[in-house]
Amino acid sequence: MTIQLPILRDSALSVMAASCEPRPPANSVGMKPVKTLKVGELARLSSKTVRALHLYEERGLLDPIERSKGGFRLYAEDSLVRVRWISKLQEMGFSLTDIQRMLQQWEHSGSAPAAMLRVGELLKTKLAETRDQIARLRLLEVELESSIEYLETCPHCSPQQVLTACTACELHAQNEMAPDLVAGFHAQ
Amino acid sequence: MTIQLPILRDSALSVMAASCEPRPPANSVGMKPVKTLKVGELARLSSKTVRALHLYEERGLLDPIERSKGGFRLYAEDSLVRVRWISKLQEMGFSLTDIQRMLQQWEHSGSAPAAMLRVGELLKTKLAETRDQIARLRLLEVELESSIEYLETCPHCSPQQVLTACTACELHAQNEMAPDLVAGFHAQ
DNA sequence: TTGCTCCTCACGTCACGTGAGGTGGC
DNA sequence: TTGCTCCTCACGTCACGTGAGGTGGC
Repeated sequence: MTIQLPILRDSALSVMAASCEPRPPANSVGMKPVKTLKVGELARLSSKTVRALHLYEERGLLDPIERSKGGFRLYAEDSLVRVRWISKLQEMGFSLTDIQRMLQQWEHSGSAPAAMLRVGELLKTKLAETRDQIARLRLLEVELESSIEYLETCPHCSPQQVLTACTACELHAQNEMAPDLVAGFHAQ
Repeated sequence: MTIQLPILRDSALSVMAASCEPRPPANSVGMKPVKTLKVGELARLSSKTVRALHLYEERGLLDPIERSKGGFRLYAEDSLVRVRWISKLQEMGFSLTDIQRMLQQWEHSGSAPAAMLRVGELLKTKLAETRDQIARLRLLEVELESSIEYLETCPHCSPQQVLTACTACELHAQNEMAPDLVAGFHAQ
C-alpha cells in the first residue's frame, strides 16, 4: 500500500507559516522524527486491548509504520482513525473477515468512483440492517417496560407465597397473562 | 422443579365443554398422551438450531419432559415459551451463564415477592442498557446516512481517478472532511 | 537497578457450526 | 425397505482473554 502525498502540501505549509499561530512540528517531511504511538497508547486511545490490536495486524487490518530497535510496534497517529473505523464497522455487525474483504476490494479496485460505489452499496445495506436492529431493540424496550410494570404488583403479595403458586396469582387480573419475560421462569 | 397445576383447571374445562366449540384433546389429565414436540419441531418453531437446544439442555436451561423408547427428546409445548424467553434475554445481552444464574436464584428463593423483586431489578438494569444500545445505534444510523450522502458525489468523479488521490479530491469542498466511515479506508 | 511497557507463543472461552458414524419410526 | 429425524461424540470457529517467560527504555 503506497500513499501518494497530495500536491497541495507545500502551499498548505506556507499558509501556515504566514499565520501568527505557533508553527506546528513538521511531521510530514522527515526532518524531525514523526510522532508515533506505542501499542499501549493506541489501545488506550481507541478503547481496545493490546491483544485486539495484535489480532487486527494478523488479519491485515492494521499495520505499524515501523518497529523500534527493540521490536516495539510504532503506529502513525492516523492508525487511531483506522481502529475507530474498525470499531464502528464491528458495531454495525461486520466481522473482521467482512472488513478484511472490504479493504481488499478497495485496494484492488483501480477506479476511485467504482470503489466508492461499492462502499456506498455496503453502507446502504448496513443502514437497513441497523434500522431493523433499532426496531427490534425498541420492541424489547417496550416489553421490558411492561414486564417491569407487571412486576410492580408483586411486592404486595404475601411473602409466604410460594413461587409455584405464581401461575395462578390472584393479585393480577385473571385475564392478564404474565409477560413472556416473566412467564419464561415457570415455563416447563 | 415441581409444577403445581392451577386449581381453576377443572372449571375451565367444563366451561369449554359447555360451549359449542369442538372439544380440544384433554392434555392435562394424562388420559390421552400429552402433546409433545420433537427437538426438530421445537427448533423450527423457535428459530433455533437443534445444536443450540442441546446446548441449553447441557447448561440446565431446558429439559424435555421425557424421552421416547428410542431416546428421542420429547418436549412440552411450554418449552417454546422457555426457548423464546432465552432468545429475548440473549438479545438483551445476557449470556447463557447469566441466564443460568437467574434461573438458579429464582429456584432457590423461597419467597415469591422476593424472587419477583430480584427479577424486576435485573430487568430495570437491562432496560437502561437497552436504551443505551439504541442510542448508540441511532448515532451509527446518522453517521451511515451522512457517509452515504457524502459518497453520492463520487460517481461524478473521473473514472481514471486513482484511489490514493481521494485524500485530496476536488469534488468535495476543501473544508469538508471525509466521514470516518470513508476516511478509515485510507487511514495509515 | 527498578518499574512499567512491550514482545511472542499458546491455550482458554463463549455460543454455537459442522461433520462422523450410527439408529428410530412412520 | 426407503427417507427423514434423531442420537452422541468431538473437533472447528470467531474475537478476543489470559497467562508464561522473556526483554526494551527511560
